[in-house]
Amino acid sequence: MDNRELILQSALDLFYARGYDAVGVQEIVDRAGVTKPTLYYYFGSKLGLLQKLLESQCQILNQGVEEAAKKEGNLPEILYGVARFFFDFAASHEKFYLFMLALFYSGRENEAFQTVAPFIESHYNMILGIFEAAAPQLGNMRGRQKLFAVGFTGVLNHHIMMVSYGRKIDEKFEISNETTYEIVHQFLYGIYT
Amino acid sequence: MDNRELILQSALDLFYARGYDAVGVQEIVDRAGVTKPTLYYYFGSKLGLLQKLLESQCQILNQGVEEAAKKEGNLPEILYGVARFFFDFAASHEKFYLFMLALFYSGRENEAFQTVAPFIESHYNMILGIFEAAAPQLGNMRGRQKLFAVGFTGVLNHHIMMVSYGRKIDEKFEISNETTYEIVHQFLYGIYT
DNA sequence: TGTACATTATACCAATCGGTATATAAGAAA
DNA sequence: TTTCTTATATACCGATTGGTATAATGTACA
Repeated sequence: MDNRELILQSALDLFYARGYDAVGVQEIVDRAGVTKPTLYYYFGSKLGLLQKLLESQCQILNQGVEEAAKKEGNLPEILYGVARFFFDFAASHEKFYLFMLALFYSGRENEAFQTVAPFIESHYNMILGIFEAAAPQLGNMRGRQKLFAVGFTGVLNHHIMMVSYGRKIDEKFEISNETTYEIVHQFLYGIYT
Repeated sequence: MDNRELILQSALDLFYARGYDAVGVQEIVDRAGVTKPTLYYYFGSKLGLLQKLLESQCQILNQGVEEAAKKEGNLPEILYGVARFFFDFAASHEKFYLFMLALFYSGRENEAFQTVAPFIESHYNMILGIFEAAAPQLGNMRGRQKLFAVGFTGVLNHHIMMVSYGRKIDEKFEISNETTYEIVHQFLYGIYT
């Protein structure tokens, strides 16, 4: 790993653990084994570092969601594929995904939120697109697409977060393939089955 | 409002807008029209201020959820009541609820997260209790109580957050009584109805 | 009146914040 | 060899961080 990547990695580690605002640049460069001018050479500012961090990872995420959303199949199949990809991505990029979630929920006037907002928006639009494309299968949606999109991402994100939270409080919240199936099934058909 | 309350209010305003770590005590006391020793007289530290803020509001929240959860009725009725209370509380205490959500999603090693964690935990246990109490109505739960509790709170929280987010991007995400009904209905019976 | 307590301000602390001016080292191109 | 570019470190900047020592209020009670 070159210094640029070392900085990105140590920034992610620290941002994930304590959040963007609670971590200083000095700590980031110390952990990466470099000095501040190196960080400012590559990223220009602390916010620039965050931007590059988001760009590199979000590209993978959004591309994967788009692929899963464009697959052939009916709504249940697509939602299952999207959920599966989500949980896989969250597992293999756990620090990044949870950090991004934290940013999404952070104060609207926070600089870091404003940096992540465009990525989240395109993300949300892709999920919304799934339900709009499925309108023929769902009958009269009466504008419930948004409700579904919000509900679906809300369930997925909360489950992802609870996996990490569960480890902390020593409860088990693993998301196996069967669990993924149950989550999507519950979303589609409710809890009475 | 006395100085103590002025400090709590301006702290909430600022924490909500930019997050706990991004806001300094100087800014809080400036906004409240007092000076730092006054803040330290009442709260001892910045973290102590956060603690008092959480205590005062969480008590109202958790008490309301408990009442809604203990009401007579079948599961759908109880869940609707809980959701209704949640959305009402989030509307009337919007800044606080969204700030608490932000804390919940923030880094696990962040001091502020550790302060909010116990409140969230008792909160989660109350929701979990609803599903465990409803086990007779739901047949064999096969340990899905946790899944339901996480899913239900995930949906509610994400909707609450999207109301505020929607205002920002100029989309409408209002949660009327009918919307609340639809959200709970979708949770119970899925999207095909 | 005197005294004790609760409350608040002035003025300060060391440490850290994000960021940079300057110098230097290494490698490629001339 | 000289020069240019890339990449890095030393040492610093003013501003802000959370927090406090000290003193001055106001008020209540003796």
